[in-house]
Amino acid sequence: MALRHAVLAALLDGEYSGYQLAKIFDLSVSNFWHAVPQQLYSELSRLETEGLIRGRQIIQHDRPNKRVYTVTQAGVDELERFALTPAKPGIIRENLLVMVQAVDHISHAAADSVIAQLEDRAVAAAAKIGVFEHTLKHLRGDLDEETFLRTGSPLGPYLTCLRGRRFEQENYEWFTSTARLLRGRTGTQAEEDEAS
Amino acid sequence: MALRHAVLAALLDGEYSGYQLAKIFDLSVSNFWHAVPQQLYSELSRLETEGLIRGRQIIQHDRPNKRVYTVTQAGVDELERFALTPAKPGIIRENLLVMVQAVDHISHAAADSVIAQLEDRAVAAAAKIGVFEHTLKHLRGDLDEETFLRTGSPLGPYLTCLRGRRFEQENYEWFTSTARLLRGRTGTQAEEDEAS
DNA sequence: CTGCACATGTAAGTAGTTACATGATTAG
DNA sequence: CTAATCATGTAACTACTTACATGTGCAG
Repeated sequence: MALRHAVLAALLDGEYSGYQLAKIFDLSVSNFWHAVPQQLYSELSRLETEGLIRGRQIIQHDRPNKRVYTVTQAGVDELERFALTPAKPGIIRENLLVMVQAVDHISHAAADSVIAQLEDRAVAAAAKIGVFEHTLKHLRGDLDEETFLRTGSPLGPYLTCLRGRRFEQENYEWFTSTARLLRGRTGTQAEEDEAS
Repeated sequence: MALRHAVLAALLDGEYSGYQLAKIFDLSVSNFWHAVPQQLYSELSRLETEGLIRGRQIIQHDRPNKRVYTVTQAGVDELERFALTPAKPGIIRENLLVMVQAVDHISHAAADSVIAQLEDRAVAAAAKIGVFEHTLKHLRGDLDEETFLRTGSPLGPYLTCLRGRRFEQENYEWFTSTARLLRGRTGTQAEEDEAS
């Protein structure tokens, strides 16, 4: 049981439906917690039957109705207990890095595929950096960062967002420089076609 | 089936036993793939019955015997295929970040616990940076980095190690600055004891 | 003679992923 | 009238984690 606390933490700053949470977990929260939509729907049911969150129906006329959730006192207590226990070490699983690890042993064509993926990821990382920049600005309102960090609130989301931005910045740098380097060393198929 | 490729990639640079792999996965490889020892033992069995790796018994007199594995041609082919398919997006799960996300809603005592954990992690990150620095030096031999990246080999492990080091450097910065900031804002129990 | 590092596994339980299914409303 | 976004779920499967079990040889 680990996803539950990520969901509770995400619900602290407002009411969200499963669908909305799914999008949040695909963006900001994904920097420290990964989950697919299905997990969220089933976790929300479980959390509600356990009384850690409470849902209420929102009737919408312009689109399908939805059910939004808020954290109950019992839910806050659960987060409190969670924060008092030692956190398990973080886990990362990144297939693209596995591919780079093996890059000396694969064919030219396979290396090209890895390079192309690195370039795609660099673009995605750049987009995500933009989103984080925007979120940070929104969170701190009209305060400058230094002032916000000293006096603003809520602080938690701002701090995790800072971490997410730096992570994506590092991703961007590494994806870009690694793709360029591998291109230079293995040569691209296009270059070889040109050369012939 | 995802762990298999991480194991194959890790075995590319030499013969290792399950126990040795477990330590590798606890250090360098852990920066892009997480696995506990038990997973490695069972995955190694499966990979061997599928013919992707081959094991051989090493008789040791000073310590218990062990079984070390090498990647077969079929294993390399599998990695080749893997590199040609689109990589699934990377996943991260970091409980400590979940705690920070919730930091505005928890008690003073719980926040103190989170701060202490951040400080512990900063120490661990610093240690890991040292290990990476050492590994990088070892991998490039007597070449300087620029030359190694242009001409050296194996390149894959060096590149992933660079990524690991930067990740830990960012971790260190963030853990340290976040702990300091939260200490400043919530005050420590010790400070309050002093003040009273 | 105790604890630690080495070395490998089985079994049970929990968590996460994938495939499938459904249906409303709006924009083009 | 078709695709996209919104909205939620069930069921089957796969992967991962945790607890337990066992044994060697060395160092203090």
